[in-house]
Amino acid sequence: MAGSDKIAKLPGTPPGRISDETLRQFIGYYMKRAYNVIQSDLVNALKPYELRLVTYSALVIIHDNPGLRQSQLADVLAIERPNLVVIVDELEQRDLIVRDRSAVDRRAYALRVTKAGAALYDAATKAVQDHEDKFCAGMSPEQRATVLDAMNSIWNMKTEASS
Amino acid sequence: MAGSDKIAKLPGTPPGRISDETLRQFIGYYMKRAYNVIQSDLVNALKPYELRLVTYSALVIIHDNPGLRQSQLADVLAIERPNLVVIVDELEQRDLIVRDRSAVDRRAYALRVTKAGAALYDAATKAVQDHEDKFCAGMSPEQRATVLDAMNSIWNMKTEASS
DNA sequence: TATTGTTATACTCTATAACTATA
DNA sequence: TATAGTTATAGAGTATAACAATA
Repeated sequence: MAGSDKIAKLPGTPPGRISDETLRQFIGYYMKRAYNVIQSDLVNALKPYELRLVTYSALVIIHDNPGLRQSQLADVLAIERPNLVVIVDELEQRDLIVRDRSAVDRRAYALRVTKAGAALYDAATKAVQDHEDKFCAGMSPEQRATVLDAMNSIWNMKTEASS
Repeated sequence: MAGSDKIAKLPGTPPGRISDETLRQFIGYYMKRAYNVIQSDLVNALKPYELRLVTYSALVIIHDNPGLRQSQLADVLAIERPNLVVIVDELEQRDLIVRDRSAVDRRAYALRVTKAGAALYDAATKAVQDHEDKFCAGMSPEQRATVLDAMNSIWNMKTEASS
């Protein structure tokens, strides 16, 4: 399963094929490679809509949580508040979202998608669904569930792992 | 399984909990979250050895492939040649590797680990193994194999996915 | 005094062009 | 002419400090 690469280690000369047998012991290595493939395909899937991963994620979260604040959006996206400003700027300038002043706290904005934003959300999410289906096509429902469980259990270790 | 978060959508006020139900449709979302957890824990595991992910990976590849060229190392690590230079510089300055001139091509270097590099490879790889065991502890061998298969099949779609 | 959004800034990572020395 | 390693540099992505308005 791992370390099956044939390499010719002629002393003093570079091998023809580079072995990664040590790294292949680690599931994290396989996850990184797989995630890179998914991510670059996702970037391509979103390109027609002129959305990056962050801008799509932001649009989705605003769509699903109308009226949320920028600080809440930054928390969910796990990015710093200063860096979110330009992302929200971009979506606002494209008239995909609006920054309403919050009725209850005049410091904060209440973020909402516009009609155009909702339409782009629908179209882009369909494209992302197609992208997903492509990668899940070879997986049985049981396999998919097992992978999902594993990913979730790893995610749930996040607090204790930082000890 | 997904979208089970309770949120209170009071019109005009921010919800208490932010929903990510749309994103939870996608296995890529779970993979990203899980990989982030693994990566940040791995960074911590390597910190005592003053190794970053790239410097550790470089050390490992050089260890497993003595005599390889920098361009080969850059290919395996999937980083550009100019960016590899500083990484190799760092390992060389710490006397973990040496840059021998290739006997067959005097333009190229033949990279090898020193004794100190081999020792650090052993120690760091043990730490990475412990880090891995922590995340795989909850998985049965069957689950682990399923996850590995899934990651590999996704990885194998990398060429066709870029069409 | 604390928080929301903002600006400015710095630091890392990554990507490209151009140079040198070899081939 | 092409390639290996290098330099310089530019562009993303990410992180912190400090400010004005508001709580």
